[in-house]
Amino acid sequence: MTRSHGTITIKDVAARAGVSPMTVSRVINGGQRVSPATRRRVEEAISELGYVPSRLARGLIRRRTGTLALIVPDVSNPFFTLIVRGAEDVARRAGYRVILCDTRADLDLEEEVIEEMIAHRVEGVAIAPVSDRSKRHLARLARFGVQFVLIDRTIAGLDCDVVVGDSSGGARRLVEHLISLGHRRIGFIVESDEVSTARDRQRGYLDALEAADIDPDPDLIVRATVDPAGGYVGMRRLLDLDDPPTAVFTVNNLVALGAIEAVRASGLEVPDDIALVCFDDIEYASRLYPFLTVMAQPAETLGRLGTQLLVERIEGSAPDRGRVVVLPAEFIVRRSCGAGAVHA
Amino acid sequence: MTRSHGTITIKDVAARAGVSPMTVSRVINGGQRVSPATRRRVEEAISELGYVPSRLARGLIRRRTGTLALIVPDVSNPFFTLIVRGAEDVARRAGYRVILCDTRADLDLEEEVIEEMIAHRVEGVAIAPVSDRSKRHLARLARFGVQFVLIDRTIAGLDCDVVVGDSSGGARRLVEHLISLGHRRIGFIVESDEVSTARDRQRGYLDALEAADIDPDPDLIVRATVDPAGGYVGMRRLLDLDDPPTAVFTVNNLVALGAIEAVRASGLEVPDDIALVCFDDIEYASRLYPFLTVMAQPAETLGRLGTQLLVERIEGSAPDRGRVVVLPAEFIVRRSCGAGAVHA
DNA sequence: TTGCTGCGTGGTAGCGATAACACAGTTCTG
DNA sequence: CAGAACTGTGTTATCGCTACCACGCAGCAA
Repeated sequence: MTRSHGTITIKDVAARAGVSPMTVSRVINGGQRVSPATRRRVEEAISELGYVPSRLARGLIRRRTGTLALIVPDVSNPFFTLIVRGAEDVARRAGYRVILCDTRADLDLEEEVIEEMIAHRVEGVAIAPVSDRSKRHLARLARFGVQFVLIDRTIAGLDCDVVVGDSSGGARRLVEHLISLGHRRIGFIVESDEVSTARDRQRGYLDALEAADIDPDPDLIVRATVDPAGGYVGMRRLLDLDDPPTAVFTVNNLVALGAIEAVRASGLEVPDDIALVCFDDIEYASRLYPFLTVMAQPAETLGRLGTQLLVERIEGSAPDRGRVVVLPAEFIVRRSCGAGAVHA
Repeated sequence: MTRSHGTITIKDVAARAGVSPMTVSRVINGGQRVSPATRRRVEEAISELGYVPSRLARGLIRRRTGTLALIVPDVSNPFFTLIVRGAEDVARRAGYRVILCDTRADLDLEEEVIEEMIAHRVEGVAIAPVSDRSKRHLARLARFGVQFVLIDRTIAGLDCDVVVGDSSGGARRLVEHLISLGHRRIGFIVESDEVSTARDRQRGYLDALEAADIDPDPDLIVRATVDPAGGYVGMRRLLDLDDPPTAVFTVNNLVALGAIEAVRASGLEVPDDIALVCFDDIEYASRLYPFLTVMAQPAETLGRLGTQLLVERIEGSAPDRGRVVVLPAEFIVRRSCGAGAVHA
């Protein structure tokens, strides 16, 4: 009697159990006030027919989809992968499903994705925005009454929850460490300053130099794309300077990878010929090459906490004003900076 | 006049443009038969109100959501990350959105996720199943008339499209290579044989041994979880044998990472003391440690092709019987096997 | 003029679920 | 033992959108 192809609906179940759709609905929803006998009959009908309630219909009438969006610029970056982990777990426990979106650090794609999520009527969005210019997209969310939380990157002038790592403090410590090892010419490979983390890390870099009475040299600050290719090009540029740096700080892990390749391609080695430190650890790479000195951010915690705040906001248990959480990073000294840490 | 909080609906737009909702609908859907003047008025109303049509309502009436699910056992594994890349891109171009799900190689979670996707009324599912036991979940999909395609791992007895790498052939070549370098005691760290890739790679391993007249030694085949921890334990076990192997083949990249760590922890080194080869490259790690000899699968192509087949099936342009595509892997000889390849 | 075709538009119904209320029967209260 | 309170169930009306059909009016053939 199963209908050959069309989806099985609540009516089919109701007919089979000899009750009204309403009663089936009550059973599905952990119902109140359904007699045990009826309930059993309905449950049997459900399992016999293999009925699965439509989230579309449910979402439409309830005006709640129970879905969150998690939007990151690069799912293949181990840093964001960890954020995804944390966010999904918290969301699941809180009874929400997560739609994961990768913007590939492309502002247009990000806009498109956000429109999609509005169309999907997600209840909240946790996002690591592409850059400050994402502000416009986020305003769309606000206009639609969709709650959102910024993760990893903040944007000025938005009153919302924010969970980020301590970029300026972390950067400062990394650079101070290099200075303490005797370096005075320290390069910095960084991305567009339209990204808060890049700005903050640059500030940390400059602060450290200033504190050590080192005049910053504009030539030592190189802008590049935040991927290995960018790191390669950036390091290449630094190495080609008349007076190249003896140490380099890269804005993140992927950039560091490319930078190391560039060093090797020049017949040099890290840290013998040039010291290197960066933000963010690389889960898998650091196992094979446990030498990179990094400022490891608690990525999974960023994801967990961000989602937590988002859920609270959706459920109305958050204060009006946005909360800003800054998590400290963990300084992991390994060999790449020239400080001889024993490995393994 | 915008309603203060409630979502803006097609009616609001209609009222503002002075037309019926039906006409607005026609405009949204690249409408046929709408006068240019009316169309412009409607489009203005839409942009003034910032209207975004609800996918819920649309999906409900059209019985088509334009959404696919991509289900993988581990988004943080670079191999699957590449599959995701390829799949998303193809889906987007074909006009579908993708919901990405991570099952963490957990059969129960996979079941849950599949139920979710049925509830979401996705039109198709591309899945790298946890194991042969995923068959039951996939039967649910079939029953609900949801098309699906298997990626990376096949399951016997399912008539559906399948896109996989050449696991047995690839494994055989890797092991033959080790043999050609003089190794006769070759270990194999592998996962449960309920996963097709594990079975196929084991077959390739055994085939290569047999072809070289080497008696397989059961002690040299170790079962472990497919992550670095498993690789560590597995390698440990092999090293502790009375007659340990001189070379080891691991079922995938993450296992290799742990295996290398175990070797180092024993005060040995790859490849000087033990040769190592594995399936799948590691995008980022191989940049820092470009020494691992691997059988690299065309992961992104797996994702692309799988999604392509899925879309064809959804749109009815596929043959009745499932198609099976086996893509060759690329043998990348680097130093970890002891064959001295020049790097970079 | 009479029809016929086609265009632009609106009306009505219904996708699959639930909110809100209604209602008969039962149990409790005093 | 009447009326209140509760229990289990059904009815109706949407949620936001689109299929489907109807309708008025223009243009055109006969």
